[in-house]
Amino acid sequence: MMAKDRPPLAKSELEVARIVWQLGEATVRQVHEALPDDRDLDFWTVQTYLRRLREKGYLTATRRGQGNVYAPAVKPGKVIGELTDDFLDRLFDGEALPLVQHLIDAHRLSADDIELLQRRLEELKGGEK
Amino acid sequence: MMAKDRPPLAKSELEVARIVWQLGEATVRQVHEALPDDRDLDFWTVQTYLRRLREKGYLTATRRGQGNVYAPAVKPGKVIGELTDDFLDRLFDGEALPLVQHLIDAHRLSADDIELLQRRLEELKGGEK
DNA sequence: GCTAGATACGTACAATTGAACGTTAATATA
DNA sequence: TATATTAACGTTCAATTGTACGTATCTAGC
Repeated sequence: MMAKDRPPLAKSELEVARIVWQLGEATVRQVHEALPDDRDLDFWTVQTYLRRLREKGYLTATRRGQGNVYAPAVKPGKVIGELTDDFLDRLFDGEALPLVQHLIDAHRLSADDIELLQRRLEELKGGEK
Repeated sequence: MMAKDRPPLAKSELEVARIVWQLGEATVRQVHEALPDDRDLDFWTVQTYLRRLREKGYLTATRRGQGNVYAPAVKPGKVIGELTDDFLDRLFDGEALPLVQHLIDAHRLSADDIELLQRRLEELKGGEK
């Protein structure tokens, strides 16, 4: 089920796409307003990114009222998975373990995270569906 | 100890940098020869990337014999850490757990990996230095 | 139905990146 | 020591990205 893959997602495009993902669907204005305070993008710039995202096949645009409503054309999880795979390939030869290792060594996991992970791993060993 | 950070590492540059990291130090020729078979970069292109990497502060170049020997100017682990942080920020709001979660869900961890991880996590809970 | 206001879309432009070459300078060997 | 070889460095050039605007178009209220 190798899906036709889209042109790469640029950094700024991802930033904007994630907002749409979080909102489920959104207008240009909503995305613009949802930008973090320290991120000062022009309204028109946001519009450009949304258009590019649509052109690249990441978002759909549907006319509603005065403007478009943008929504995911591909499941966010899928895109995140692809980006993660790409990152893994480029930096860790596709191996997840060294990355996790790295996260542990760099203390990126809290005590709670570790608790939770242990439980996850445990049930993974048991009930591999 | 916030180090002065270098200009961003482009994709192709990372590719080349990783080879130097793996070899410890290397000449243009060595890097060129160490490229994966399916990656056909011109010798001169490799040279360009190595020069850019030096200019950006990722590698050092030392004259030896007929040409330069390139070596890490910054510890690879540090660069990998920065890239990982950046990736985490951009895609997971800086949270490592959702990423690991994702790796688990996407079956990127083998049974052996899980075994190993469990041991790592166990000893982390015990002997947190 | 007409007009004002808001939006889409194409367009623009500088900076960065991917890729490669030409000229100059240094090395090694005859 | 002269010459052939090899690599450094600057330079080039197209594609992509980050950012923004102008004009055509659509919607909504009058």
